[in-house]
Amino acid sequence: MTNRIEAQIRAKGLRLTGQRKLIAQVVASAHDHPDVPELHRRVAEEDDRISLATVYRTMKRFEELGILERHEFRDGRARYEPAAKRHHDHLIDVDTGTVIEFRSEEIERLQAVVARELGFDLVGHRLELYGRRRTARKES
Amino acid sequence: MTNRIEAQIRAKGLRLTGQRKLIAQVVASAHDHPDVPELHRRVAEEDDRISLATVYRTMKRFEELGILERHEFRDGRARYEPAAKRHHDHLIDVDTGTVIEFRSEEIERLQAVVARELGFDLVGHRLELYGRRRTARKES
DNA sequence: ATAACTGCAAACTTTTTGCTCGATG
DNA sequence: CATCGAGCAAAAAGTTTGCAGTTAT
Repeated sequence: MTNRIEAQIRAKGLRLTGQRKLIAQVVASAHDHPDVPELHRRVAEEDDRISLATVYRTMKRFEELGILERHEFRDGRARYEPAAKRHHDHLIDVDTGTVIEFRSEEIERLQAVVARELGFDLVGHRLELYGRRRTARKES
Repeated sequence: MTNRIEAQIRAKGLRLTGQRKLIAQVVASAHDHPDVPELHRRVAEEDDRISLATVYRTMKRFEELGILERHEFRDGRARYEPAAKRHHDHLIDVDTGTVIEFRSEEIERLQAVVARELGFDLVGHRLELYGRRRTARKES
């Protein structure tokens, strides 16, 4: 079953190797935001001859070609997600590390305004919210 | 001459060593946002017996006690600035690396709203804008 | 066939840490 | 003088790279 990433690999003129197919599958089906060593673990479950270096090289290559987007939250590790969906930012649950995607047109717009006021054209941004799940009652 | 950071070192019950005095001075007078190896270089100009490990340990200690704030832009290195001033975010000039501080009440407010809508209490955030200086005419 | 790709191990960068000695309060 | 801090070198953790062999096109 050829997923969207495989199609893009071909389209960008990359060779569709077994490793890349497998890595693409793992990335496409990852609904959390795993770092590279974790992706390697998942890939290795299927084929343990795939090296960590290959996963790193593949992620970098995929990002260069716009197939994946790279993020780096507070822990400093690189995380990737398919670039297909539309732009969004992230809210990280500080207790669990769970990453929630969100989108705020209002904030997007204001960012451009702020940049412009400072004499810049906005070419990118990084917005991460860190939050704690709201519960009815207070606990420890 | 005792700067604000030295006062805080005492106030927090840390020992005011020669190394810390010097590091505090360098940090206080740095108006860019240097990373740790760079701070070490500046400190070493004054006293080259101060080790890199000490600068790292001091930065971490200072951050834990709220004397400094740590940032990490796209390059992945830790950067520090005195925590004294009021909260602000950063715009990074992608061509020069220059860091500009700004503040947007509007964005601050919206972040809390977004978090709340997702069922979270906002406990922190990271907002960085990446921009290119606007010039009158277009170049290369 | 040949350029692209992979695996392996070694190298790199930034940051942390164990240990011993020295300095501060 | 008891403890906290500093220096040094080694270790971590994540990531990159040189090289030689393999594979997709």
